[in-house]
Amino acid sequence: MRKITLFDTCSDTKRIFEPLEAGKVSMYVCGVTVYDLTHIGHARVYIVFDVFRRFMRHLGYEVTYVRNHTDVDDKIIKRAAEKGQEPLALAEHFIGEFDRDMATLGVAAADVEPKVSDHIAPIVAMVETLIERGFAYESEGDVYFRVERFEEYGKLSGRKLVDMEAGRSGRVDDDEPSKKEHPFDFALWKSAKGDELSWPSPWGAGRPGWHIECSAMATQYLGPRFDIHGGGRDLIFPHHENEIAQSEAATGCTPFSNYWMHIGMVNVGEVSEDGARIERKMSKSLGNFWTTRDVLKGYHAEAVRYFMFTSNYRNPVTYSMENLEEASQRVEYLYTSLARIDETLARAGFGPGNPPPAAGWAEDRGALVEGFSERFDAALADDLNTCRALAAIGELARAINELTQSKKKPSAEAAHTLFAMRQRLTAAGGVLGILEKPPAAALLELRDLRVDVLGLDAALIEQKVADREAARAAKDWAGADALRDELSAMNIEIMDSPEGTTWRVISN
RNA sequence: GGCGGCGUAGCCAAGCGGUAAGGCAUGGGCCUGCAAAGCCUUGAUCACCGGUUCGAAUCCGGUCGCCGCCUCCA
Repeated sequence: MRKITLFDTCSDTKRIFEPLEAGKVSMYVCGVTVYDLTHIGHARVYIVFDVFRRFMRHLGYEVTYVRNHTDVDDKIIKRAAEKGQEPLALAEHFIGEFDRDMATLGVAAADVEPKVSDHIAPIVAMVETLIERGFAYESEGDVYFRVERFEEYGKLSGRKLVDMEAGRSGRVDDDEPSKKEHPFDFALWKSAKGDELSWPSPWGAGRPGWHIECSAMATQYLGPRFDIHGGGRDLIFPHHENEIAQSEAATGCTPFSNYWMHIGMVNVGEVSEDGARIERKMSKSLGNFWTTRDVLKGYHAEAVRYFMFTSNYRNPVTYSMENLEEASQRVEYLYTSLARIDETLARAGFGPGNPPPAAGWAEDRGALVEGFSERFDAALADDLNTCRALAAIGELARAINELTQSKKKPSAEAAHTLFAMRQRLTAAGGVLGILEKPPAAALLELRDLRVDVLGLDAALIEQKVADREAARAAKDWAGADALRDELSAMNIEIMDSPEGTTWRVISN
């Protein structure tokens, strides 16, 4: 089985991935707090891990993927109160919305998707263990983790408690008298105020703190130690740091997770007050977010996925219409390449389900075709280098388009080569979760989406295209060109070919 | 204030010590009734300064700029 390397946040190095159990991968990825729709920053994280899972399965690993839903949380309670709803009902609603968005994006469900509200007992048990072991203490109905007791606290984020204390002066409110022994102690259990959502516990009615849920659920489904833990970069501290502390303190097993993968933020370009162009992280609190749903109204899901692959998953990316548009055009290009194979093969009576007989490689393309899969796999095996994988795909597509320049019946070698290229390209696409649809259908989806966005009248366009074809048949070039100008004004571009005229929507 | 990251052609972006992937845009060409699509072709010494090395975009030190985390965050 191919070895891969992963950049591990905890050791701050790229390491060869060695699973705890040969051939198997156990991974836990933090889900979202379900109090609102997901935005494109969330989408990035789940798309990346979706590709990671697809790739590992492609290599032959057996993957167990756990991704939670945080359905008990202050923000959910607050939002529910504003809306006059039950918190868990509100959460359930947004879990449904999350699932819908992910399904549209082609992100498959995780193998286990635990919810906090279903795991109160194991959470309480873990908190009790932490108290027994001296790593936690009760204080007025709350329970806190004693960070100073955990010697390795800070090992993930590379911070030291003393540094953090030094740096926090003036930046954190110290107004209220603390119930905590140390300012960085964090809540494992929070006592309920009034009649808000709560569960009984040895410390009175309350609910879990933010971090303990992941420790309890990851441990329950994957054991005290597992291979990979992931999430957005912004979870490194304090969330994942605290998870490590709680989990390792409670189970006594180290390390909690062997590898930590963190996905870079999605930024949004903005203009600051003094007119400078800046970039900032997309987030709910800054109010500068694009919901996944809104983005998908304007761009095809595969374009969104492609966009996520154009930069290293660890680096920040800038969300912009230009970037999405470019990604969209690349997806269209790739599907067009596949469609051209189908058209060319069809001329010789072959097709996806009717392969041409084996023959030699056309025009010295053997090395490219045979080397493609290796290049593609090697790229992804190198810490999921999707950029390099995309470069390989682009070069294969260009070769496809060279071979399909001719509108004649393909030679036996060309047919065989194109068929092989098609197989390689769609196989690679399957790993990335793109190019899996019949090309003609996908191209129509891409086109219809744009027709929709621009509010165009497809029937009218078809009519004008037909009129133009008639004019061309009559060699009325002036009339044909006039119609093309009319279409062009509507952002419609037409392509004449031996098979007839097709059209596409361009954006500007 | 503390910790971390980034700065590569007009733009996006790989690169992890051996002489700069890929994409978009631009100019030229092929194809086309003319176009479009597609194909061919066209361009960088890697923020700046200094150092290590036979050799650095890649390592070390410093400067400048940008970003993230330190509070809820994917």
